[in-house]
Amino acid sequence: MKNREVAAILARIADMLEIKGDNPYKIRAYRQAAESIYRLDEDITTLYEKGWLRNIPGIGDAVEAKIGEILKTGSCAYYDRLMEEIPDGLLDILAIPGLGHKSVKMLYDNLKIETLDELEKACQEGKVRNLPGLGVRREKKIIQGINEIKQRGDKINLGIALPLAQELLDYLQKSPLIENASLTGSVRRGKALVGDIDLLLASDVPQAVYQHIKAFPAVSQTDYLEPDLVKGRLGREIEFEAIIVSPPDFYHSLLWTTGSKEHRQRIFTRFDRRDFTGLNSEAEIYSRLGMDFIAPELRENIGEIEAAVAGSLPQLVNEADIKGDLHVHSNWSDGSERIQDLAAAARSRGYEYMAITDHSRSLAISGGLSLERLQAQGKLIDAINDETDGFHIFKGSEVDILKTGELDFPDPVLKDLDVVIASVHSHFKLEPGQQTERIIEAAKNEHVDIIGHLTGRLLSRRSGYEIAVDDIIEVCARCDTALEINSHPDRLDIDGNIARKAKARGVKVAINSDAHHKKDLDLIKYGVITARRGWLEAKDILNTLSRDEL
DNA sequence: GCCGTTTTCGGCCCGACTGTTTTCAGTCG
Repeated sequence: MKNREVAAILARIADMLEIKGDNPYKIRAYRQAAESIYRLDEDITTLYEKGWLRNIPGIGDAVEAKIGEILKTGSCAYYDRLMEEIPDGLLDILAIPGLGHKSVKMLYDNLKIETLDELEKACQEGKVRNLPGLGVRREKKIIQGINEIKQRGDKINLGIALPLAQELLDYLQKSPLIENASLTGSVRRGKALVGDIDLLLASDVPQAVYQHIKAFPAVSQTDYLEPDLVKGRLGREIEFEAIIVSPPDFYHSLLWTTGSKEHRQRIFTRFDRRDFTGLNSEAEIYSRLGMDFIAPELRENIGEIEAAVAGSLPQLVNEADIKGDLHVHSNWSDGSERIQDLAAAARSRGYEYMAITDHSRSLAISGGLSLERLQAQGKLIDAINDETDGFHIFKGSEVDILKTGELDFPDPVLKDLDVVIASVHSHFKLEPGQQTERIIEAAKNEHVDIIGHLTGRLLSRRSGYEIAVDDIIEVCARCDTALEINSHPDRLDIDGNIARKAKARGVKVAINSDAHHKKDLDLIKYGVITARRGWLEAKDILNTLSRDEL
């Protein structure tokens, strides 16, 4: 928890410096420090006390001192001073697509705009269009951006919510006051975006449980609302609800609170949930209802109840089924670690293989590989493989799909690679037909194995590009091209719905971490959750195959 | 603000698109 808080403060410092127009390299230094700390495996307090922070790349004298201050006081003077200088709301405005720090500052300087609402009003009144460099079209785009932000509401990424929820759950499970505890609600169902964190606790002493929840360090605020409900906040902005029930009511309450609402309504039509008091698992309840146990990820009333009655539910894929990672970036492009170190980390996860798939030459900002460097990387991988038993590194590329649908490397080069992922990283706003055709062209290439992050969505930030998904799936089915579930919690792309369509057409799915750091290999769990939400089984997944089969 | 098998000062991933311009600044990936 501390690590995330420190990283968040440093990242906000970077944002505020950016609005101030400070030295861009200094800003980047803060961003990098924040990033390093966010990814840290070890507890930052311990590292600080041992004086080891300086060994972390991107942390020098200044940041180390500020971290010390944050750890002792919860904040630091530099940050507080910036907070006084820069209104909070400007950071929200910075989130509008197409508005960068320069525009945010100009709006603030000229029109005193400090919040999204003020900006919306100014746009509607036509005040923004007259500022230098802005115009009617950008004014429209800003309104559109604000609408999108408002529509999304305050949903949180599963990648943020789940670790926080798990920390609180682990803490509560250790308490003798609590007989049973589980995550519940949309976090338990594995939705990519969730409104809040829900926990279900079984206890006969709810008052004492309330006090115990309050004592958890990351809990910032709590209300004891009803005899069985505690509401509060984790960290600065994430709300949670803890529902406390008596132990015999635990499992029917778990089924009830897990939802979804539509699933629950159908399950309990002919029964009262109290009819199931005293049962010892959800499986027993489902069994009494005459159906198989339904995994939480499937509980969306999209056919799972019928399948459970018929005994035809899928045997959902598990993280343990994954035998390797097919999308990993090294420090040859925009990853931060050596191939050897990534391989060691993958191996220690129990994988049999991984593919190094650095960016191709067009993606200059991400250090895309030239043909020469790709060859050199191949030689290095051969050398590492020669020295290694029981683990294999595949040579690969995440090759850019260019505007025309052509690929960024010529066929003879792709032919020599083991794993080719083709992805879109540019021209997001093409007309739908052209965008679809572009991806279809790539999927048809005989050397392309996988289409990466198909829709290009960035959760809470950017909608996917407009494409005819069904048409692309058809081509993938015909050309034996797989689709990726990109496990990064910001992407989870393709989602469960598309994954299910892919499965129906016999298109294989690769669950990839898209790791840029060895710790990112752990993100695969979000991809597995997404695959489960798409009803996928181990046999539907490319990287559940052994190295030889693959 | 960080970093150093060219370095303790002077560098620090680049290129394209957009909307505004009439030659470019800002933004993005």
